[in-house]
Parts: sequence; C-alpha cells; structure tokens
Amino acid sequence: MKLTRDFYSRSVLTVAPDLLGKYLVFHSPQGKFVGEINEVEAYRGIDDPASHAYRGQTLRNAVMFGEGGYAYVYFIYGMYDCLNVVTGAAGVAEAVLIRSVIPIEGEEIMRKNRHNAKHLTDGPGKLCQAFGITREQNGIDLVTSDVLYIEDRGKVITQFQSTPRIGINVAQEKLWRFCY
DNA sequence: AACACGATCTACT
DNA sequence: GTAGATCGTGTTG
Repeated sequence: MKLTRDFYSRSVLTVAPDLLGKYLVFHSPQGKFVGEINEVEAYRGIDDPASHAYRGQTLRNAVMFGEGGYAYVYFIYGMYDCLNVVTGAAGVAEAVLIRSVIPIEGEEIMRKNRHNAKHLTDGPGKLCQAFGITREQNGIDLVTSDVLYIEDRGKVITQFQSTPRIGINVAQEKLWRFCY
C-alpha cells in the first residue's frame, strides 16, 4: 500500500531507515518503473551544515520547508537530478535523499535511459536518469499522486548500516547514510 | 552582471 | 585513484 502522510510527517532520522525496503513507483510516459529502495541519506535544515536548507529558504530548496510527503528534486553538477522525500511537519526543513534502488519493474527502459551502462540505479543521479525523473517532478505530493509515490509491500528491514554521508566534507560525525 | 561551486558519474591510468 | 564534463543556483559587486 501507498505510504501515508503520517509516515512522512515523522522525524527525518526515523523516516530515512524506514524507507529501506520500500518501493519507489513512477508511472512515466515511457511506462511504469518500480525500484526497491536500498540506500538513503538524511538531511536536516537546522544543525546540519551539509543540508541545502541549512542557510535558510531559497527558491531551489523551498519544497524542503513544506510538510512531509513531497518530492524535492534538484539539479547538480550541471548534469544530474537527485530525488529526495521531504519529511517532518510544515516549516521543518528535512528530507531524505534516495541514493540507490534495486530495479524491480521497467528494467529494459531503464537500461535504454542509462545508455546501456552496467550500473543502472545504484546512485542518486543514476536512478533518476534510469527512471527519467527530473525537476519536472519537483513538488509532487507522493501521498496524493498516482504518478510518483512509494509503496510498502510488507518487507521489513531490521538489519542496516549507518555511515557518514557520501560526497560531503562536513558533519562527518553524523552517521546519516543508511543502507542494507 | 559576473563568479564560484556543488547531496555526481564516467572514463581513463 | 583521479580528472573532466557542464550549468543552475546563490552570492557578491
């Protein structure tokens, strides 16, 4: 079943590991894509210098300041889009970066979108390219949308790792990357 | 108006 | 292991 507002409205450090083993679903014009989430990172506005929201609200990060359950998609390094899920209450700037999924459905089209690269969806830029997710999807409400959402299919992840986040050189003491 | 850089990936050594 | 690609965004002048 589709994850509800209550799921996303909790603290980012609770939601992030809870997203492991959930299923990202995207009905694109190309077809249906499904991937099992197996790596995420938590970002928190206040007290987290690695977060886009740390220095306050801007045009780009505005979605992070809204209520939980919305998609925050940003463009990085002049080439790639990355997908986040906003968490917490309205006014609290938190989000979970979806770093990696396991292809479940739509793998053939993913391969095509990725130009036959060997690693299909094991990175935040890669999975967006494979699914065809871009800033067009920024601001979509994952709770009410029938196009982009996350499903619970009953899988429970009890054993997972916590490590420093990838690609940042501050707040290394925060073990906010979760994977299994 | 101009500039520096980033929650990345690929290719090549 | 490391360099280069490539451009939107936020900040500064």
